[in-house]
Amino acid sequence: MNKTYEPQSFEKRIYDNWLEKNYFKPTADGSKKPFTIVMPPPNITGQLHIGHALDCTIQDAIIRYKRMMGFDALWLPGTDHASIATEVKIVEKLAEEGLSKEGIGREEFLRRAFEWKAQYGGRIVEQQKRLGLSCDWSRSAFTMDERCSKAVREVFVNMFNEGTIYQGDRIINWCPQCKTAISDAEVEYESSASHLWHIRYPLQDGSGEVVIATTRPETLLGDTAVAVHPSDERYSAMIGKSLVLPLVGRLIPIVADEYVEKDFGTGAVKITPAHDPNDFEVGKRHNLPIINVMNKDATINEHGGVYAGLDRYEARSRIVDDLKAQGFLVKIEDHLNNVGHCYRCGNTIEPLISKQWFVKMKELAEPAIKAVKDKDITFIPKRFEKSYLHWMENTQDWCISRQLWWGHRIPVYYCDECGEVFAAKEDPHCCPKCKSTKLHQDEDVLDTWFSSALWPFSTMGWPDKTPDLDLFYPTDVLVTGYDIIGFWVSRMIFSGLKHIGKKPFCDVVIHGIVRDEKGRKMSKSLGNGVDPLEVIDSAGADTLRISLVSGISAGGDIKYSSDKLEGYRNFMNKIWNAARFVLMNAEGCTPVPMGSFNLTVADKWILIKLVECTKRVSELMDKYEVGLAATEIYEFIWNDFCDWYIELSKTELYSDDQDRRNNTVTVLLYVLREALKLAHPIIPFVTSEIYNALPNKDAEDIMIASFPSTQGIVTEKGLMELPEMSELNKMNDVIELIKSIRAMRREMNVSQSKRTSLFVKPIGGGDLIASTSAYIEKLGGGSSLTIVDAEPTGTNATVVSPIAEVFVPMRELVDVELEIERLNREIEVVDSEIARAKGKLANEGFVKKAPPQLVAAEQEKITKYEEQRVILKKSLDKLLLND
RNA sequence: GGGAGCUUAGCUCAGCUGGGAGAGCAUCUGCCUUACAAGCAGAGGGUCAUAGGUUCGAUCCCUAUAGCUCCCACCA
Repeated sequence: MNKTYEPQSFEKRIYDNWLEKNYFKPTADGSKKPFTIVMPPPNITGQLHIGHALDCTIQDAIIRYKRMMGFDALWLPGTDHASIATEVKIVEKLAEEGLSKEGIGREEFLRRAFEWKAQYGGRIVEQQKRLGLSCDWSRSAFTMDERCSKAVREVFVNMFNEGTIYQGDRIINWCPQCKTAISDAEVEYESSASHLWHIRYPLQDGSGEVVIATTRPETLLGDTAVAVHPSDERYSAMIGKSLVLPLVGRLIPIVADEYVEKDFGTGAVKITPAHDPNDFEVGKRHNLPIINVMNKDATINEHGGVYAGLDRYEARSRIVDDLKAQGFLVKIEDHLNNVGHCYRCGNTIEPLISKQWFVKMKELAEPAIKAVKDKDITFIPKRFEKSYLHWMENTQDWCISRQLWWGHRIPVYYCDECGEVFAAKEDPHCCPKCKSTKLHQDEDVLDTWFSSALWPFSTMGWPDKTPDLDLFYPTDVLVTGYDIIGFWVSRMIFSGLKHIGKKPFCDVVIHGIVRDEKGRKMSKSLGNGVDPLEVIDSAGADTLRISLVSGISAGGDIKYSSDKLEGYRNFMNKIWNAARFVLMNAEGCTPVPMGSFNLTVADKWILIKLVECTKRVSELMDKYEVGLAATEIYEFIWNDFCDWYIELSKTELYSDDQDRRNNTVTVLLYVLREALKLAHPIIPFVTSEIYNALPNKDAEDIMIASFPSTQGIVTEKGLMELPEMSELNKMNDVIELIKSIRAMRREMNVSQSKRTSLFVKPIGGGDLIASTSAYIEKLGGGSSLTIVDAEPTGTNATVVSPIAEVFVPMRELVDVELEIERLNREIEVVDSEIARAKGKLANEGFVKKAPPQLVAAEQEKITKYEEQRVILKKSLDKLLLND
């Protein structure tokens, strides 16, 4: 083995081997209990970014764990056509060639889009493979492939026919740049400094005027009323009267509506039903005419009179100028305004009235709310349930049509002869009503989330009855970020319930987003993004995986830093070298069956630690707490196995007794192998590479090996019972003793390389010290170790622990004064402990009400520390006397 | 405006159902000890945001306050 961890030398080879062996495919024969995850499909436009890497690592860790636990694990991958996002990119690319979408036409545009998909769509998959993902690539789906498209049409037509999908005039969010409607969820609001223009609207009868306040004077052109609050005394006499619309001259009524807030502005609101969602509602209530004054590119249309053709902002300034010139402008106030922007291109959204397709949400939402309230679907962590419910309970009808070309074209047809409007699952040849062949299809495509909503079952072949659907649906867990609970999670839930009659998944694991070291979101514009591929190239996929996942608990954001990455790279190196040590020492030895020899105190200790760690890791993995599991594994491997067990094992390995060497190598190999399995779901490559080099492999490959048992030690003959828990404490006591000796040496300024005689006087039975004396000597810096029943003559430095007193002759050390100081400090510590325990016991309430074992424990502490105090004091007195 | 969450060592964060504050990184000191200097050993460092309350006992439970973050709504 190389001296250092060099992931570049093996990751690709290992992954190719997994692929070749078909390990990622479930048997799908019903012989094992299935466990299923469908992957949130990344956009085909995309490169793998750090957020995917996090999302995918969590899923891969879960699926690998479940596979090792004996489930028939299916992780179904795929990609999303990402309607608007992709279309924007293709349009950009056309522009580079001096072409436009309209110029080349729909057919050519789509041809190019698919070509683009063929060229770049696979890129992200290759990147995912470098991360080590164990998806079943043979089942890979694409939202616009035949399978998924069939599901989309099935759903659309069914919902159309039952009236759940309808067409209507609504105020929608129009992006004048992308030239499409976008859903409410796709609008991002941003606060920006603006003005509040106060404008005078004279009464027709000349009896006065109403001053309104608006942030958008240009929409005045489309005003069809002014609204005031019904109980607003300032205006009550004017309700029903007509106003003359400035600049335009149109007569518009004053209406009373609760929507108006008396305290804002002047208490009077201009109503523009075609350009504001609230005004639209007011307009409906009062039967107001709707005058659209804007074109799709946000210029003023022919209803805008002299302003026709102007861009909306030019129109604004012209109108303000004209109002001012004609004396209608009362004043301009500064005002902080929330303006909606397109999430895709950032352009200011224009609320426009337009004919769009909608999904009625109320009936769909109800069962979806119930499923979560009834705990049929669980969110992890739980708090995101509230987020979901809030979304679902307040959801408006979903605008699903987009004025784009890249996507599922709406399967609605219009008969040019009889005007029939119908939806069809197969492209129709003639009108079902009049049989005319003069048909045209709706120009729009569906919101990209429409197909995403069907993902858990469209990928499995629905609406056909397929074996996959029977076996793997509902899926077990969905893993995704909190940012798309509303966009995606909620829609999958109601879609699954509606179309299949079954929930799409049982658990939803929500993770946070990856931020930079300053806590900012990673974004292209900030240029603070981290390219996962670069990290893989330099530090390895395992390092990236574990540093993303480590130490995060469910739902929390993660701060990514190069320090963290380096720390985990070091951990990989640590594992690598531990394995190197074990394998090197195994060479001259013959492993024997576990259970066929007597275990040392250290052996028992590490084996108990292993099983305890396995229990915690299993529990955490069962709760999908991959991050906390990673921490447990890290601590076990580094602190317990490397820092202690390997060091302890050296006393055995360097002995002359071949049996002892064989036994120790057996335990080393066993613990190493099981630790690799524990870690494998998170760091698959390095664990696999080492596993393949082990002489005690128990499976063809680690990824199909069984996860370590929480029951005990698995031997060739079956389960070996664990040693008593008290064995764990024995070694822990010895470790504490060794640490005390080291600390004393350090405080006494004993050089690391100087070894001294150790005289150990056991407290209580001497068996433990006798059986561990070699450890104490080696790790406690001893040149020799003598077990004594009394302190040796002469002056000594003294270490006291619950299991022994240790004496080091002062002549072998340097400084008596230092030892006196040290002993005084020790006594202080012991005294404060005694005082603390006594204080507790002096508290009547504590003695009366606290659990008895706690009270007893305090009493024992006093006894223990008082014993120690006696010994320390004696040592101190002796030194002082000799002085 | 409505909702959720956060505030613990210099930094990044753990801390399960109340019973003596933890890790990693960073810092300091000493070590090239035959797996690993990408390492080993030791050490320092915290009024657990603030103020009350419940309790024998509060980082943990309750109330209020402050600061920060996110989501939803979109007030013309």
